[in-house]
Amino acid sequence: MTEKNASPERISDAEHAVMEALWQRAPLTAQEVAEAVAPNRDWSVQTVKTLLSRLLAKNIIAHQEDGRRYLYRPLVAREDYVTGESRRLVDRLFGGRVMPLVAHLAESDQLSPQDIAEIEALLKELKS
Amino acid sequence: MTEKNASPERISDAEHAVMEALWQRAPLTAQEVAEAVAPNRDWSVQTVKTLLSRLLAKNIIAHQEDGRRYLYRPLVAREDYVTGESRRLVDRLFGGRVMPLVAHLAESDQLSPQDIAEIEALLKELKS
DNA sequence: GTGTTTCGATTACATCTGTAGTCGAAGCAG
DNA sequence: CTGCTTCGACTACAGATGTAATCGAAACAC
Repeated sequence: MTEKNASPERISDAEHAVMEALWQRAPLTAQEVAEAVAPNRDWSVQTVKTLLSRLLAKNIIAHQEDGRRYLYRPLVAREDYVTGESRRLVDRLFGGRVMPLVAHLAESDQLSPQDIAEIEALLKELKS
Repeated sequence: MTEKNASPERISDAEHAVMEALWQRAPLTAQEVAEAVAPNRDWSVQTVKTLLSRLLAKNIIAHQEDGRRYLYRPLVAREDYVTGESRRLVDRLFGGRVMPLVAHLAESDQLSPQDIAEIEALLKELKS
């Protein structure tokens, strides 16, 4: 039974920043990841390497040798991560129902008229 | 300048369970909170007390004496907490735009036809 | 070929989090 | 009064997280 790998391991906030870099473009060396996240987080290369190690240990990324260094790439699709996190939020705060989330966004003034128009268009399309 | 208190302190997962109890009904004693969360979390009363202390320290709840014990109550409205968490998610995963969130929910099959109908109705109302 | 740079691996260390246990004071049972 | 219970305060302790520093091996500079 080949490694059950649902990888339910959580991705921490710092690790997430690294993942975004890899989702954007992969494979990357540690150095390249560091450069990619630099605009957002002021991390030393060491820090980025630590985060990469932890992601490796959690089986969320993989690496392959490239001469003396490694090239890292995601094992988890951003899509799946986003779905999981969204569901977590909806479950924790809205009893698992999406409707209250949207209602909340609307009421808390986080929906511009443009958002509203776009969402309506989207929903219309979904029904077809 | 009286205590700037935006309380940007994060609420951890375990602490959140306690908050839900207090948002549901307050003020409560530690004992009562423990009973309220019991169905969801199998915690000793001590654990609940620790969480209450931490929330107090973070200025997220307050307590008032009631004889020999304390009565605890939220200082942060659930509404505000929910808004903050929602915004965090939208910022982290959808570039701050709500539209992609909704699109994602739709595509990842988390929207039932009923949800869609309800959301449309809601949006319609928002425009009026 | 020797010093310097660079890599990954290992170690470090403070804080936060989850989950209690212990302790001294106060109150209750009798 | 005297022991049992209950409270809040303080302490504990392992694992996760943020943020690196150090170390030995390999590669590069000359």
